[in-house]
Amino acid sequence: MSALGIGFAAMNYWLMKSEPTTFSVDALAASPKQTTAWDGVRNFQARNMLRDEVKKGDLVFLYHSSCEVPGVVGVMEVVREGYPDATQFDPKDDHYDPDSRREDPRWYCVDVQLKRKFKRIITLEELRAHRRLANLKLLQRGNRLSVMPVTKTEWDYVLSLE
DNA sequence: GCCAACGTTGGC
DNA sequence: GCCAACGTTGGC
Repeated sequence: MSALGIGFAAMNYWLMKSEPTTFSVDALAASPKQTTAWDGVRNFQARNMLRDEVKKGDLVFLYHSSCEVPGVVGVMEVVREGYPDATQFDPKDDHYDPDSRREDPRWYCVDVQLKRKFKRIITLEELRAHRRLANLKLLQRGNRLSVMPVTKTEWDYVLSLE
């Protein structure tokens, strides 16, 4: 709370993974308002973050996974907080979940908008080479979450690599 | 395509 | 509640 009594919530930072063959930074750049629903997440831990912790105004690294050069490719901003992921109710969608009820949705998504595409990919290989990033969740052994928190220190350091 | 790591499922 | 089997992720 500031001296003027204006509420102030600390911004949080995140990293979200996408396979570029499914959805890439260029696809996001070409989307209306450069905005998309970050849907299709089907992991409970990641779901909890999307539903409860990811807030409007938070900044997000977009990470390309399962591709020739995995790495961070740009920055997105959360423009809408957690709401039920519509794909869970669509039988034709790959992410359809017949066990989810509309009155008690199992899966959530947020909306993100592209802020900036990096001039170059900050590669996974490069991230691994920096000791200052040793605690980055992305680099932890066995971590497969598609949504994960990034500390402000890590955020600033990764940005400085561009 | 391989495989390590981890999450989920389901029989008991 | 245990735990084996199975499925998925994702780097290599």
